Amino acid sequence: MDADPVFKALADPVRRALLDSLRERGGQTLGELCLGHAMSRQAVTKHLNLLEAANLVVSERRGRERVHHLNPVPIQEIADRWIGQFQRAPLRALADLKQTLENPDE
Amino acid sequence: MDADPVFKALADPVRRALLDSLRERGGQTLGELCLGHAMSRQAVTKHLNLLEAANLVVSERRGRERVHHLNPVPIQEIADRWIGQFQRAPLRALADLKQTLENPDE
DNA sequence: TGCATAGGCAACTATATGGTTGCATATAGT
DNA sequence: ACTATATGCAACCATATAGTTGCCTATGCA
Repeated sequence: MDADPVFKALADPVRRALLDSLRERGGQTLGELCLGHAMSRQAVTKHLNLLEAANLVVSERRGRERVHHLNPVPIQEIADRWIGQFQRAPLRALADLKQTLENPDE
Repeated sequence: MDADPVFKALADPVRRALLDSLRERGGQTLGELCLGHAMSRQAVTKHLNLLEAANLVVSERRGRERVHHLNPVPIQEIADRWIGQFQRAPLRALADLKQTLENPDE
């Protein structure tokens, strides 16, 4: 997996809101996802394209509509492989910092 | 906490590499952090400034050097408050998707 | 004092990003 | 067939981002 497109996709609040919306209710069409966002349909399309490129969203054409679903797998992978390392690190890192602040001469 | 600067800071591979480096070894100076990155010291400084703005890195002046430490708290908060929701969602989301694919007429 | 080293600041450039508008295409329904 | 709806595509624009270079400041050390 290339994590970079996932991180990039998560960097925008509009895209995170779209993921939130799809997490709450899967199968929404483009038009439905546009509601509640003060921007053009085409802008939302671009965001969805980035989310699909990151494999965070899958979509399928259903008649004249396009139906979208969340794919939580990349977020899980990021949490497991990348963020997990930092969750295990805090005690070590904070201990380093504490020692540094208490012993400025080392 | 405003999560947006944290997501933005995590969006760049150089900054993630800097966090990795600080996770492995805390207390590195700017010069040390520049090694292994094919870019100018000033570019690295800018990345570190963004990481500090997101509160992912703390630094302190030590003589003529600046010493940097990882602060894992914001990453933990993101993992707990935001990614956790998606980790709990997959079964639901995948079930939605499965139903949709199997019953295209609904 | 003098010099080398570590870092800070500011201006500038190129590209990426997020948004718009206009128009085209495809499907649903009467 | 005809019209309205849902989406796709492409050009365009403004700003943000990531990098550079040049120069200045501060500290360590002989």
